[in-house]
Amino acid sequence: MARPRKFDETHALTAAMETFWRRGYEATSTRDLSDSTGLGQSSLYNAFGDKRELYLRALRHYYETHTAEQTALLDRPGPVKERLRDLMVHAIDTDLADPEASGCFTINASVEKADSDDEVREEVSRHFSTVEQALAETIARGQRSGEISPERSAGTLARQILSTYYGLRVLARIQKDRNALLGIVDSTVSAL
Amino acid sequence: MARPRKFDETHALTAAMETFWRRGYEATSTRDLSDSTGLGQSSLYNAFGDKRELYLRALRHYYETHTAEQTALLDRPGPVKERLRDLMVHAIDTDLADPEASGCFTINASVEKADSDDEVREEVSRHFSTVEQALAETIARGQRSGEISPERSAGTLARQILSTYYGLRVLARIQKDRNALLGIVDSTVSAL
DNA sequence: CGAGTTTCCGTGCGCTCGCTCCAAAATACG
DNA sequence: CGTATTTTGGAGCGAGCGCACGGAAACTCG
Repeated sequence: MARPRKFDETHALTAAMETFWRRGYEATSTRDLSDSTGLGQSSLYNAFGDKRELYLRALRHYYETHTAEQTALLDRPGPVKERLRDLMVHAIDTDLADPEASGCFTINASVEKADSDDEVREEVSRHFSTVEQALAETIARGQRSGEISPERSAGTLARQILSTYYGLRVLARIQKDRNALLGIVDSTVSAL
Repeated sequence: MARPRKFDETHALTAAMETFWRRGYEATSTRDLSDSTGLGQSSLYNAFGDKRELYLRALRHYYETHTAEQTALLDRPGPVKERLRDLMVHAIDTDLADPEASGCFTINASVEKADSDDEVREEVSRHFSTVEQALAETIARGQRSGEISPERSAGTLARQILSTYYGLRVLARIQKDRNALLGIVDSTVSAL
C-alpha cells in the first residue's frame, strides 16, 4: 500500500543510542544522528519524532539491551558473591575496554537530563529500580543460602551495592588502573 | 591608567559556576552566562576568555570552595567513622535540599566533558584524588586508633568509600527517600 | 497499469549559537 | 586638562541548530 522502509528500525535506533550515549544529548546534533543512522533527517523525524523523543527511545533501547544484560549476570547459577562480583567486574572491563569511554548511558542521562526532563527522570528511575531489585533478589538468595549474613536487610545491602556500582562507573571514567577498581569490588563484596 | 572594573571577579565566577553546575556545559549559552553574572558578553570574554576557559575556571573555583568544604569535614576531631558518615550525610542533605538538584559539579563534569576535553579530565582527576587522599588519611587515622581494622589497606578502603560516595550522589538525583540513602551510609560505615 | 500511500532526499526556514567589533565611558598619569 | 589605556554595552557576524516542506521514488492493491 505504500513505499517500504529501506532501513531497519532497530539498527537505526542502536546507532542513535550509541551517538547519544557517547556524546550526550546537547552535544549531539540532528545531523550527527542522520550521519550515524544513515537516515535522512526527514526519515528520522518520520520514524521517531523529534530529537527528544528519539533520545527517550534510545534510553529505553539501552534498558532493553544493556541494563537487561547487566542484571542477567546476577541470575546465573553459582555463589551469590561471585555473581555480584561479576556484575561489577564486567562493568569495569567494559568501561576500560571502550576507547571512547562512554560509561553507563543511564548515569549519563541522569546527570545531563533527569533534572530538566520528567520523562527522562522516570526512565532513569526505572533503570535504577530494576538493577536495585535484581540486586535485592540476589542478595536475598545469598541470605537464604547462608552465604550472606541476614543481619542487614537485603534491600539495604542492595542499595549499598548499587551505590558502589554506580560510583565505580563514575570513577572508571578517570581511574584507568584496573587493579585499583578491582580492589574496590573485592573489598565491597568481602564485607558483605 | 585605565577604566576600572565595575564587577567583582569572584562574584562573577561564582555565578558562572552555578550556571554551569546546574545546566551543564552544552546547555549553557554565553547569553545565560551573561545574564547570571550580570556582565556583558564582551566583559566576560575580556575577563575570562572563551566559554571553555570560563568553564575550566568555574570547575577550579568549585574545587576551591565545595570540594575543599567536603574534605574539611573529614579533618574535624572525633571518631573517624563519624567523620566519614558526616561527609556522606552532608552530601545527601545538600543534594536533597537543592530544588534544582544539581548534584556534584565534579561528577557532572566528568560525565559530560572529561572524555572530550583533556584539561577537564585532569581537573576532575585532581578533585577525585584530593577526596581519595583525604579519605585515606582519615581511615589511616582510624586504623591507628584501632577504630578501623587494619586488615585492608587504607588506600583500598578509601577508594571503596569514594566509590560509594559518588554512587550516592548519582542515586540522590533520583532517589529522594532520605532514609534509603542514610541506610546506604550506615551500612557502608558499619562494615568498615 | 493507474490510484493511493508512505518513504526518501535535498533545500532551506527561522532562530540561536559562540564570538567579535566598535564607539562611548571611566579611570590614571604626565 | 589632555592623553593613554582599559572596560563597557550593544549591535551584529557567520555558522550551525532543530525542524519542516515538497516533489520524486517505491511500493501495494484494485
